[in-house]
Amino acid sequence: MKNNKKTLFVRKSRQREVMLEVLKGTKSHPTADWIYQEVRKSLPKISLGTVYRNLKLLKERGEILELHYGDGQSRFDGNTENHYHFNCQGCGKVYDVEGPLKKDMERDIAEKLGFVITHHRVEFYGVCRECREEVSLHLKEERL
Amino acid sequence: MKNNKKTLFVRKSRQREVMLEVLKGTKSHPTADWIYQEVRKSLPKISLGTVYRNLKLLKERGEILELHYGDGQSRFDGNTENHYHFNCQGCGKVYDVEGPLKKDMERDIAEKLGFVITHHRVEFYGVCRECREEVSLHLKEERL
DNA sequence: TTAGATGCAAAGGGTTTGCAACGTC
DNA sequence: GACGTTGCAAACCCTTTGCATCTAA
Repeated sequence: MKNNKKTLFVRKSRQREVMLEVLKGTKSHPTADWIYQEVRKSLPKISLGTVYRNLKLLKERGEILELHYGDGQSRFDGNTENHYHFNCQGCGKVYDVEGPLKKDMERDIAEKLGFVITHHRVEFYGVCRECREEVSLHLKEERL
Repeated sequence: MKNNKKTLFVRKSRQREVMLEVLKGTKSHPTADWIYQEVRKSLPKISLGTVYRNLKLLKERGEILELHYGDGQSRFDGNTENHYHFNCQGCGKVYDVEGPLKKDMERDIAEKLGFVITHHRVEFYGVCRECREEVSLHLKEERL
């Protein structure tokens, strides 16, 4: 439980507003820098620092999600509806996976271990349809 | 598919050997630095760079897993048996969750989206038993 | 007027990498 | 002897932060 917040309330700002628009308007699970570049189209003077600060704030308020795939940078998701993800190991794209959450898994485990479970995430890994051809292509090349 | 490997084979090294022992011998999902400190007890001259290089190698060979929790550093798991994780938001500990994998989820989604799914991961979030008392304590303090 | 938000740039901090020396096969 | 591995330290790069200034309320 680490959180030494200092502000007592939140003011609205054009920067944060545009960032949310951008995030809600894409399904691409973008990085901070992608968001930065995108917002810059309407607010050319915004700084990366501001982007990061607002991403943190929006995340803390539950308006967006942060995803970690170990590629060095975080990805953000404007879709906070319950859903899972599919991570293509070919192109790196992250797809949303609709479908009912398995809340029963939470209950089972909470019961068995005596933990309180607030939520869970599921990540699928594999190769998306678009990448399948390309993969066989690459495999051929590697054989040379 | 990005991977410009250059070595044609792998030699064994005492460093990598000890690292694997350490990883297989703990259930704590340690960070690179923790592993470094641990290995240093028997190999005082090992360097962090070597630790990272071997972690990468072991991961690529499927002997360990890398986990990302957005706390700035990766965690590693010597247990490659299929299992899920529970992440305590109180103390930050990561617990293994035994139990049968939901392979049927993979099938459903592979079918629906036409993707090839190799595996999936599930992360549960909440508060572990040990932390529950402490949490109520903190909440009390915050009320002051 | 008050205190939160921003821009800018510097600082942080985990991870990667170049290179000469070393070790394994 | 060939080539993978290591130690060391510098380089990287994403993210955070200090501070003067701006701005919402």
